[in-house]
Amino acid sequence: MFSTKSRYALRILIDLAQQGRDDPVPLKDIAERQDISKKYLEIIAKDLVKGGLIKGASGKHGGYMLTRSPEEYSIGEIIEQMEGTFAPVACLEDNAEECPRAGVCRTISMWTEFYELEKNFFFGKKLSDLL
Amino acid sequence: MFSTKSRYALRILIDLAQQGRDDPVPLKDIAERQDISKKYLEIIAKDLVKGGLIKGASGKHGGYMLTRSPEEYSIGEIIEQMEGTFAPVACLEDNAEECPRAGVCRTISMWTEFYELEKNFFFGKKLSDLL
DNA sequence: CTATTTACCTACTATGTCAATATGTTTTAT
DNA sequence: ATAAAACATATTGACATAGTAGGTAAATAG
Repeated sequence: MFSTKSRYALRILIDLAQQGRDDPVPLKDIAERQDISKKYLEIIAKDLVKGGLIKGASGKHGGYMLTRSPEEYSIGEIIEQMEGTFAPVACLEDNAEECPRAGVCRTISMWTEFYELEKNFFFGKKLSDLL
Repeated sequence: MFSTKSRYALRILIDLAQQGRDDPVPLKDIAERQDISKKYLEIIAKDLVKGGLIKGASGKHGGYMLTRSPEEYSIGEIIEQMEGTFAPVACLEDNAEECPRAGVCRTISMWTEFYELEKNFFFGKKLSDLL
C-alpha cells in the first residue's frame, strides 16, 4: 500500500496545478479544499520542497508553487520522493548491500521484472494526466 | 515493499517443490536449507495451511507438503495469502467502505489501472516459473 | 507403551513506521 | 507594528513487522 504521504502529495500537486501557476497558493487553502490537516501537509510540503518539486514563498501572500508545468512532472518522481523507492524488495534498492543469497535466489528475476514494470507505469504517467 | 512473510512463504513453497512431492518435508530441514528461523517459519506455514496452499502431517516423519503441482500455484495467490491484498490504496480493497471523495478523486483511475497491472503480473506467474 | 519427532497453538516483545499534533521561529507584505 | 504565511523541531499514539518463548497434540519407531 502507498502511504497517505504519497497520496496527499499527489493531491497537493494536483491542487496547485488546478489553481494555476500565477500566484503562490497557501497551504491553508489547500488543507481546506482537500480536507487534510494543514499541519500534516506542512510535513509533506517540506519533502516536496526538498525534492525541488515545489517551492515555497514565506510571508503574507506567500504559499507554494509548482516549479514546472504539470506535463513535466512524472507521477513516479512524486511518489518516489515520498516513499523513497519503488523497489519491491530491499536487495533491489539503489544502495543495497550485496545479498548473500544472490547466487541461489530463485525470485530476484521476478522482482526485477516487476520493479521495471512498476517504474515504467509510474514514470510514464504525468501530473497533467490527472487533471 | 513486500514483507519478509511473503518472501519466506515463496521460499518455503520453492523448497517444497524442489524436494519433490513424495514425502512430507519437515520445517526444520527447510529452516536449515533456507537459513531462516524455524519458529518464524512456523507462523508462515500456519498461514499457508490456512489458505490451503500446503498441508501439514504431524508426528515422526511428518512435515509439510504441497497440495498441488507447482504449475497450479500462482505467485499472486501466495503473496495475497500473506499480504492480504494487492490493492495499492485502501479504497480499492474488496471490503472497502465507499470513499466520500469518490466523486472528485483524480487519482482513482490510475490506482485501478496499476492494481490490474499488478494482479495480472503476479497471478500470471506460476510457482513452476521460479524453479 | 514409551520415547521421539514432528506439527500445532497461544502468548509475548522489541523495534520501527505511520499519521499525525504541538509549539514554536523566521520571513515577508501591508 | 501586525498579520499571514512558510519553515523548524519535537513528541505522541496506534499499529505492523519480525521475530521469540514455551508449551500441547499427534503420529511413528522401537
